[in-house]
Amino acid sequence: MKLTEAEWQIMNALWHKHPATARDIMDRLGDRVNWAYTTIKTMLTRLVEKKAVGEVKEGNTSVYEPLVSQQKARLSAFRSLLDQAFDGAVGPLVHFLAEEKQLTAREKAELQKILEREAQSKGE
Amino acid sequence: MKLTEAEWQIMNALWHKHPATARDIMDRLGDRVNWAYTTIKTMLTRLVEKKAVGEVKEGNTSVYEPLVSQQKARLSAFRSLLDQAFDGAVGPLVHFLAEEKQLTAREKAELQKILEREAQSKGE
DNA sequence: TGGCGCATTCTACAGATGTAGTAGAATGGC
DNA sequence: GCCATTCTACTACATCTGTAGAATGCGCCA
Repeated sequence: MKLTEAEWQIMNALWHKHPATARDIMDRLGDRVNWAYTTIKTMLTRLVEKKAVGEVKEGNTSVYEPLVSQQKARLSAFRSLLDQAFDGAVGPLVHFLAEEKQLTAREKAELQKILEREAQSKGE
Repeated sequence: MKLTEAEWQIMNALWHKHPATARDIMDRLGDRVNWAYTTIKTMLTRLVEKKAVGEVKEGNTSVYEPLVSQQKARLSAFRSLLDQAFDGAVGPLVHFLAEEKQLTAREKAELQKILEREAQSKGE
């Protein structure tokens, strides 16, 4: 499930609160972007075609609902980045993060702790 | 410096070894993609326009060289991903990584190892 | 010196993406 | 019942991307 930039905006709004109407989304995105109402509708239509979003009519108004989870979309985006820019491996990414100082010591510790817990509970 | 998918392919090849001719790149990418020579040339031309790549003629053949570092391109891609899919913060990404069951045990182990090494060598 | 082979530049073109206008249908207030 | 508002469906269109063919140029060998 590959999303475009604009589609991410819509999906983020939808994940944040749903179901939602086009108008809801427009309000939610108000500070971020300044799209015409019809632009948002177009995006939603495309997302429905892609089966990323479900649409149900209530009266004459459509109500939308995400069909793909944020987790799933994130995974897909993450994998793409990895494949494209980091030789498809986590290693180079982590190295990069370390060098870029994007991770604070605290974040590193946190990640480590969670990974340990994971490894233990799964015994892998 | 935003690169498209195809452009990443070219850039990866260029970073791997440079300077390089279009033919070199084509050979290097041979197993990955199956582009016509002119496709690669088109990509290179666009990258030169974008100032991501430098071009120097040797005889009647162009030799190319990256003008943006891999590190820089990676940073830009990483930031885009973060902004787009992870609320612009490292925190959610870290959580995602930790929770994501799709990461192989191997990737997790690798991640952990690197973090440990990092933590040690930096003493933070 | 006429090709052969490889390089270059130009042009093309379909599909994806961002962005939105327009027209017609439905709804709510008076 | 009629008008203003608001929604939907359809259409438009410039740009960007992926992909490549055609035409043309140049060096080298027989």
